[in-house]
Amino acid sequence: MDSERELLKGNTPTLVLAVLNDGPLHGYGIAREIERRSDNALRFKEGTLYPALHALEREGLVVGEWQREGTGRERKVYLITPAGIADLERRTRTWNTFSSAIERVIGGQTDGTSALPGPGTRLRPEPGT
Amino acid sequence: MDSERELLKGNTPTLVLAVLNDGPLHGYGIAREIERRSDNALRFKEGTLYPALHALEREGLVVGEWQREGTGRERKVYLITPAGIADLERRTRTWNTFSSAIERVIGGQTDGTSALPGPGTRLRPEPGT
DNA sequence: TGACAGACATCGAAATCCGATGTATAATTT
DNA sequence: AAATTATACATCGGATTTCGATGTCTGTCA
Repeated sequence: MDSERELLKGNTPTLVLAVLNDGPLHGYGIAREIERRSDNALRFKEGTLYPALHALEREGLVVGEWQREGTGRERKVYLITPAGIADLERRTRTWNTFSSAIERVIGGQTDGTSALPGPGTRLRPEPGT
Repeated sequence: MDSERELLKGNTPTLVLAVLNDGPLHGYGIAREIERRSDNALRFKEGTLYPALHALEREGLVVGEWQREGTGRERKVYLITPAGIADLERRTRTWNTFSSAIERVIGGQTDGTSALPGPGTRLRPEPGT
C-alpha cells in the first residue's frame, strides 16, 4: 500500500515521457492515461504530476503550450522534444537493467519457501573468514 | 547513473529480506551478496544499509546478534523472523504488480520509434472534450 | 442552487538514499 | 616496518521525491 509510494520514486519522469512519446497531451490527460495503461495500479497525485511536468519543461525534455479548445478551462498541452526522446530511451534502458537486477536478487519466489534455520546456523561460507 | 539512486527507493528492505531468507548473514556480507547476485548493478552504500537493518530490526522483521568468529572484528549477524518472511512475500507481490504496471506504461520500446508530430497535432481523443 | 468532474497550481511533511566521516582490526603489499 | 587495502560497524546532514491538503476556476447535470 504505502510502499508503492516509495517504489514510484524516480519513475515519474519516465512514465510521463513514455506517454508523451505517443503524442501530445495535457497534464490531467497524462495522469488519466497512466492510470488507464496500468489498470489503476499507478495513480498520479496532482502534487506529484504538476511539479514533475514543470521540471521536465525546465530541463527541455518537454515543451508546454496553453490551448483553449473551445469549451472548458485552458489546458497546457505538453509535447516531447528530441532531447526528451533521447532521455526516455536512456531511462527505459536503465529501468530494464534495474528491474532485472532486482529480480535476480529477490529470486521471484512468492510461495514463501524458507529454511528458517535457528540462530548460529551457517548456510553459506561467510566472506572475510 | 544518478537515476538508479531514486529507483532503489523503497526496495532496500525487500532486497535485504530476500537475502536473509536464504540464511543468516551479517551486514557487510548482505551488501556483498546483493552486489554479487545483481552482477554489481545494485550497490549498497553503508549509509543506506546499516540504517535499513536497524529499521528492520525495530520492526521485528529481523533479529541481530553479535558474534565473534575467532578472528576479525565482531559482526552483527541478522536472521529473518516469521514476520519478516511474511513481509517479504507481501513485498515481492507488490514488486511484481508494480513492475508489470510500469512495463505496461512504458511499453518496452528501446528503439526510439516516435512520431514526433508538430505542435497542435492530436493523435488521440482527449479526455474531457 | 448545489454537487461533481475537469484542469491547473503550490506548500510543507515525511521518507529515503548517499557522501562524508569516524572507529577498529586483519591481511596484503611495498 | 610502514602503508595500503579490505573487512565491519556506525551516524549525520543534504538532496530528492512523493503526497495530502488546499485553493482557484469552468462547465455540466440534477
